[in-house]
Amino acid sequence: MLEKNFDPAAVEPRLYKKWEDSGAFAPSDAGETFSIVIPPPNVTGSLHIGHALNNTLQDVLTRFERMRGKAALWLPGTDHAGIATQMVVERQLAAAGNEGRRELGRDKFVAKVWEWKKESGGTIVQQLRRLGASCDWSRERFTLDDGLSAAVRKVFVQLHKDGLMYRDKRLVNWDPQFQTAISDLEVEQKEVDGHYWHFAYPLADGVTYPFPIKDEEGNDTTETRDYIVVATTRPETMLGDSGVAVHPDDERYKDLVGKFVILPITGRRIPIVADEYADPAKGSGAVKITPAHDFNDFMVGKRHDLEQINILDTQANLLKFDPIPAEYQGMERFAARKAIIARAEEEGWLKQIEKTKHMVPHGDRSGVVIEPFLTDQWYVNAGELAKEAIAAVEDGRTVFEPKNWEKTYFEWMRNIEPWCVSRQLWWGHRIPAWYAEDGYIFVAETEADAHKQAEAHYGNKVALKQDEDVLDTWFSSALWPFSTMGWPENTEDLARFYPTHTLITGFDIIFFWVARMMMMGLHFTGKAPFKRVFINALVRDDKGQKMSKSKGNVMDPLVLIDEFGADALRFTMTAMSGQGRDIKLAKPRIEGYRNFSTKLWNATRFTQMNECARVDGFDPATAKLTLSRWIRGEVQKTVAAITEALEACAFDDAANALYKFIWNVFCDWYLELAKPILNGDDQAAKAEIRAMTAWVLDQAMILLHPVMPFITEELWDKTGHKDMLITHSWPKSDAGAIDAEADEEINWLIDLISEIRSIRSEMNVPGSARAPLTLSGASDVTRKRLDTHEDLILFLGRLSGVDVSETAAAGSVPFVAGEATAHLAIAEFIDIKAEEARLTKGIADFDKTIDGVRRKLDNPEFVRKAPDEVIAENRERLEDAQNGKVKLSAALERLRAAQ
RNA sequence: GGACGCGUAGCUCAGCGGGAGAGCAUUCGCUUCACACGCGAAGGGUCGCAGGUUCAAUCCCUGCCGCGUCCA
Repeated sequence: MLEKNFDPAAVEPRLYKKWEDSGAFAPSDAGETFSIVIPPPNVTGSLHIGHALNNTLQDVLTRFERMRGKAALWLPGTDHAGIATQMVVERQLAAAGNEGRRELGRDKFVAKVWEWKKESGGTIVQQLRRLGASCDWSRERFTLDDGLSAAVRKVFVQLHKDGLMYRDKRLVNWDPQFQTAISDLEVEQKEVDGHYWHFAYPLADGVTYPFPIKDEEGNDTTETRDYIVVATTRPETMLGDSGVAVHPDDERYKDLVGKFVILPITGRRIPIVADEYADPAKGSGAVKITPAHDFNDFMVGKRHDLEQINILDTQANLLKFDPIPAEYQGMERFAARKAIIARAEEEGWLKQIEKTKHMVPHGDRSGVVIEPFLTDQWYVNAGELAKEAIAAVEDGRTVFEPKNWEKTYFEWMRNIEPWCVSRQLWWGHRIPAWYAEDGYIFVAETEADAHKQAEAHYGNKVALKQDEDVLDTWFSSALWPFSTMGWPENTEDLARFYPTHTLITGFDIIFFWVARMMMMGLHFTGKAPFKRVFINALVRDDKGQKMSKSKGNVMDPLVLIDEFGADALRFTMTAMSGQGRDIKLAKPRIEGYRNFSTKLWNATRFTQMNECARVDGFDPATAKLTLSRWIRGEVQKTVAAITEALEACAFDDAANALYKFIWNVFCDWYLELAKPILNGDDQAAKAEIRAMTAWVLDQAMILLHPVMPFITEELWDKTGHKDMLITHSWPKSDAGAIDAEADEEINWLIDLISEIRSIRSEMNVPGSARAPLTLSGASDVTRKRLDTHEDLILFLGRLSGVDVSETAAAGSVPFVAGEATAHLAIAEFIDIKAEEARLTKGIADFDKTIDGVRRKLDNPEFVRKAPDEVIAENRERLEDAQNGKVKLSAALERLRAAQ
């Protein structure tokens, strides 16, 4: 006998170990394959609620396909997370009072990071086990593994050969804290309070011009100016200005184009140019141009051949040499801003200070203000690689689910910029490029090969120095679907499991990761890395706020698992994972699904108490009882619904179908209807129901297993199965199992019992009171049904008897039961007023239906144009309502006559 | 400014051309021999607003209002 409740904390680790030890997580050797690669979490990470959702869905699919007999592989692993990991270890060193990264030196520092990785890097991988993730751990990968690193070098070299990897001097997003370039995807635009400082730059060569102003009375007039006003939010950059731009159509400045200004402080002479970038409506309409420190200015500078003057060092301090005037050299950027403003005020060229809110780029990891910075970096020609990646989605080689996300993907892919892949970090794949003294670059997979190339190039041995930088972590992640399977080696895994079937991930990394995997996968394997990309929702708190540590609204999945069990959390994630909508997660919901699992547990307990043992070789198709035939059909409907839903990634539909079947169909009705039989004397019927019940319960456990693996596996074991549910086969769909006649009969029974219960409740009939039920106007079919199910009706309706008669007992309460009228003899509980109200309301309801339907049927257009079945359906509804009304009206008359 | 999405019962959401649904919450009644993490019953909605298409619109189209996210 089962305990009264399931104890997840005691059972989950045991079952997980059993699965893992059994080898069930590894794909079978033969058969159709189904593969998923995990979106590799950061090695620094720990499981958050988004991971819980994402990995639950992956596991649901993997388990489903495994049970369907496919060779299912879910390949796990982590990425090395360049900046994040380096940051963690640097912080640790600092906290322990050790020497910093630079004092330590590259080799020693990297060794420290590996040490950290060995100790703390496996956290999230352990946590995935708590969730029940059925990953094949024997294939676990890390982006810095030897094989994956070899793949990275190979890809780099090949791209270089293909002319798709090159070195270039461009503006990058520079993080002055980490002193590295970062991707624009790692830049967070934050709105901050700032100022526009309006500076007057004096015109060179004594030039003056009339500038339109308002006089004291507000009339238009002009004043003669020998300066031009520019506005800036970043005054310190003026040291690097190399031009002033005005709009070509701006009448005010028309004559100044081609003239020069003398830049204050430095005294440099810089040109005024006409460029559409200048917005006449904004500020003074003239903008200062600093090509080396602003992305827009960079473009303007290119168009007008303006000088690119860098003024900052890698820590965003002013340079310690020319062109920075001595007094500002080495100054921190924000201190420099203050100093420049003070100088402008003092010298009288600060014309105005305007408050403004504007967007300022911040590093998403460091949190500091990002500087556009002119550097030499390695770039991938993403525009070229994007072509095939776009085509693969256009022609359906890869489909997005939900489909809308294709738009996001296309939008980004079609406007893609060269991908800067070098990072000034130490933790990562070091760039396989070697420099000779003269700056000549040799790109090679190995140092030896680089030397060989150099020797061929120079005709003799020369000293080479490897590039100091490492590659962007996303560069190696982009290879994940095939590098994890052994590429570039021609492995069996690669042949069997690549391309993968489904990728499940969040929309926030479509750009970061999905797009790049598509590009690399197609370029290097010729195949799109996945057939389908399912974009899962974003988990928010119960108020719709994004969860974040700073808001303090995070829900820790591990705490939730401790409280409710992994199954409850998984079911919640699955049920709420509707397409195209964020998930607002609230605890009561998880609690509700925990209750659901308890319900199944207790239903199993009930079947055990009633000796519903599985019968070997039992074929449900041979069952004769209406109840058996009905539930077999219900099982079939559920099998079809869940299979279809999971095939389509409609996870919420699958969860809801499971919930409804197990609770509302199996527990609420089937088991209740089975009770009288199980307690009755008909041994044949009892035997059939016992075997049937055991079979239905098995089906329920099988169907629920992908979503709630722990409790179902435990029950599977407790109900005497010898095999493990995780590898048990999925039921085949069989439309022939639906028995329309049985459906109709059981639905009639359910309606009848529901009506009886409803009336008892409304009339406040105590639960212990038994009353007789009489049916009048019953057809032969109804009489037969009544006869067949008498025990059930008596038991569930708490009746003392049931008979068919055209004369009902005085003071009985009537209700409509199909073609018949039922009378519940509960005279002593009747409140005449209440009963009159009940009947009146019932008649009014029928009238409403009659009116509505009649209006349709009386409309010739409707009869002419609506489909036949809709017309027939409405005729039937009308007839039912009219019949019902007649019955209740008669009852009402009798009630009134009796008074 | 552009793109996408969302406004349906108190809350969270499903439905998406022909009878308004679920879970939670609420109310009432239940120690009914699996389950109080339960059982039975009930109340509660001009389906954001305004037009249009249609025999028929919560559902399709247009506009507006409100909210959210991403990208400039």
